[in-house]
Amino acid sequence: MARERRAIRRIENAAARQVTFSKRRRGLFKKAEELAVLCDADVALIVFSASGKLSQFANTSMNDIIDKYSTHSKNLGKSHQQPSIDLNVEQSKYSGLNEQLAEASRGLRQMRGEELEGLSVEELHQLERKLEAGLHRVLSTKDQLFMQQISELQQKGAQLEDENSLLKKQVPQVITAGAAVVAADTENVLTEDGQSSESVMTALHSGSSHDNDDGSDISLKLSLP
Amino acid sequence: MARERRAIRRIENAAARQVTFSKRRRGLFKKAEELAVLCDADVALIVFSASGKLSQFANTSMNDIIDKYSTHSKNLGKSHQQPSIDLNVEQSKYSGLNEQLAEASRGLRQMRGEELEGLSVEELHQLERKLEAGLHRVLSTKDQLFMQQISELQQKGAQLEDENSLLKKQVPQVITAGAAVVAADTENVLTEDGQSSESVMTALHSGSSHDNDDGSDISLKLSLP
DNA sequence: ATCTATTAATAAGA
DNA sequence: TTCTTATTAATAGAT
Repeated sequence: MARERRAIRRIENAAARQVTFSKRRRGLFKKAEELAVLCDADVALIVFSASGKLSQFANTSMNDIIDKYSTHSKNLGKSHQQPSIDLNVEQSKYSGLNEQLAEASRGLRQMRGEELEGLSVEELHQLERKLEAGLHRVLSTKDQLFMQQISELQQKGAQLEDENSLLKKQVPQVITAGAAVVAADTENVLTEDGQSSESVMTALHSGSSHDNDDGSDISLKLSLP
Repeated sequence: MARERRAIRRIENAAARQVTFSKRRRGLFKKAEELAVLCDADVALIVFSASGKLSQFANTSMNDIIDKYSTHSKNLGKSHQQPSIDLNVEQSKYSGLNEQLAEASRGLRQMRGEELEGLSVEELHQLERKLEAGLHRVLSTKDQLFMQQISELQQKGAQLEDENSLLKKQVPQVITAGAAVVAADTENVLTEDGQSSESVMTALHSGSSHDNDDGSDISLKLSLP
């Protein structure tokens, strides 16, 4: 949009990059606000410059929007199920993602196979960028799922620990209060580091080996509008 | 920017608003990505349509950027507490990996930026393959760490549950055995399934996972791997 | 969804 | 940084 067209790739010259950053950032924020106003949308925009400076825009409250975002697709009822069951559910999500990944990378390899023949360089670059965008989406979705699951497990663990420590307080109390009979049993129960649930481990591990495929590329694809 | 200038105020006609939303949202996301790529910035964009549909863009990870934002803007932020010490440890592993990832992908992008000038096509392809292999290793490692951590948490959780249920058995047993004194306390402690430790729950909740939804037609793009 | 007349954004240069 | 201006990009309204 100017004297010359500028290819969309990192601007190497630091000064030019800074100038472009200022100009485009202003434009982006303006557009963000316009979208919010015109279409009655909630918009949150966070930008960190290469040098770490923060700019932000939110038509309402940044925190509100972020909260809404975090909650938006969060799992609703995860009150108390067995870990193994939880994981099975999650794992099916992963396998879906992994299929997308595999498919995408297949597409990419094919594309590259024809790189020298068919389309123009610019067209190919564009395509590649799209593929990369898709890959990123898949990877980040996967990460988010992982993190979400970990977080849930941690919640559950903390809760259990809490309950547990309360129980532990109770038991000795009771014992002191008079029932020496159960003392021995109690000690057994309180083993600290368990080897329990070996089977769960194994079950989990098997499903975990996805990868982004043959590794041959970085650019994968998904459907994009 | 069109047949007529449009005043920047809420579009009352719902259909027109929807059309404009789609068009401008696409434009906004495109600009956001361009800024991220051109200027090597971190950009996160969250949009909720009037009807509540979510679109998002983040050139790296939405979680990362939001975290960075919360830390950057307010060290006071109540919103992002650490779920647990465990997670802190693990998270540092991830951030190391994420740095590697970012670096690798930067290298890749730079390499591509010069694709038209410098080296021979064959040399470039070779270099690209190397970088991609490295990237892939990083990604796999990250996955493994995630899975490992999940397994550990599940083990710990299962163990706690075991311990917990045994403790629960113990306590009533003791009570029956004769210590009526503590009966009342005990009941409080033994609330079934998770109503205990409300506070822990709340604290944890915040730090967890933002999700990515994907819920819509959107174009969201990430740049990188 | 596609088309195109127009306006808006912006790359370079000052 | 801000302004100017030639050009490209986005998009409002129509199809």
